Amino acid sequence: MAGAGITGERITRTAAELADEIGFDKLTVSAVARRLGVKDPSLYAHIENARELKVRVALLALEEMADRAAAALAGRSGKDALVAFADAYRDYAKEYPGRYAAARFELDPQTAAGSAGPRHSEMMRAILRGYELPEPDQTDAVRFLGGAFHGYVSLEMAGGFRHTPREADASWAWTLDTLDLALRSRSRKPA
Amino acid sequence: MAGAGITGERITRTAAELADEIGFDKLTVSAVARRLGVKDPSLYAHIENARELKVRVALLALEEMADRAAAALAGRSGKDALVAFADAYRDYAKEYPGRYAAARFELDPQTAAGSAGPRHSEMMRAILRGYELPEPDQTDAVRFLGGAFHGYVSLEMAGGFRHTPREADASWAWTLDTLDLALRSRSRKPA
DNA sequence: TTAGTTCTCCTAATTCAATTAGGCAAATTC
DNA sequence: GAATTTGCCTAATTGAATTAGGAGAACTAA
Repeated sequence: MAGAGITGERITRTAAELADEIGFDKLTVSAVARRLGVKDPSLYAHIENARELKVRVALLALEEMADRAAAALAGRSGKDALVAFADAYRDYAKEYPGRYAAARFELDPQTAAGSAGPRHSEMMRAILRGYELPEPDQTDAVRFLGGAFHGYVSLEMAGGFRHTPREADASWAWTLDTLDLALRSRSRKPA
Repeated sequence: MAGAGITGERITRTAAELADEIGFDKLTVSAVARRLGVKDPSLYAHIENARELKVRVALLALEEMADRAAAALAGRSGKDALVAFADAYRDYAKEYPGRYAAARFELDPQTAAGSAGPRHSEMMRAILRGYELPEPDQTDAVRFLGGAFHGYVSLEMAGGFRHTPREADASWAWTLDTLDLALRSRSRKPA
């Protein structure tokens, strides 16, 4: 075994850092190789192709996001849990924009099923359980919430809020309040 | 003027069609040239570079989306307007996935300001006016709604809903009901 | 109508990313 | 220590982006 221990692990980590620096869409096998100080072809001993590089970063991101969500949720319930979960989500996106973008990379169903994605949405379901929604609404609410979080963060990161003076943080808080309000008004139980 | 009338107009239209067929991220100068039956360099007489090609498609998409939204809104108000606007948005994304993706392409502030994007969000503001939200909430609500629409559609198109049997249409309807409910509960005026 | 100008598209060539084939030397195995 | 494996390299191909420069047709002005 000659050379400077290139491993799948190191490749993934380097790719993730690179993605955060230059953007997930600009992530390339060559760039990763350069940063690792090896030639491009050397990486093909560890990865199938450029797509796999991206998939790996995506899986890492999903894992990290689920971990953070789990940590944020510990010991919380109700609106408290909702806000903690949402903040963990948004903070991750801001801290690791490249990985966040990676998390939205289209995985084939197999891979997606084995990723931490389901774990993440399971946590969202748990939060929603606290709102005691009537049966068929559960799934709708998961989609709604998922969309609202992703959509807001995605617009914010794309710079869509820079034109208006209002702080993005304030709007985020308002959004979470409103989501909580909406869910409570859908609840079987009254306030 | 020799040759088969290549114009910026035709290039843009061809690029948009191609994007819908193969995906915006796979849109390339070469592919457009091939489809137009000319050599790659020929396009550079009409476009600056590959990025401009994408920007053009993005601008076209924003224009079309705003037009559709305007048409959908005609003569409507309140929840009716909200739903019509949202449906126009979602339908466009389903009909022209490549262009929809293009509409999310990051434009520089200058270009963004001159695009139909502001017109689109102005319409959203108009809808919200019907809900008579207290002053500072207006902006928050625009961001909230924009995020919710984009997020839902984006997750749906990415196939995120295929795992669960529940119809995406049903969840969409639920989402719109809930958004309306949430906005009304934020209103100055009671129901 | 013709010489000059201007378009519009082309060929040739460069650079960079992705990827394959095949080689060589260090590390490991027995 | 010979055989094998492992880890990275060089060489080479393909495809996309982009630049430089050319040739022909159409337009223009005399």
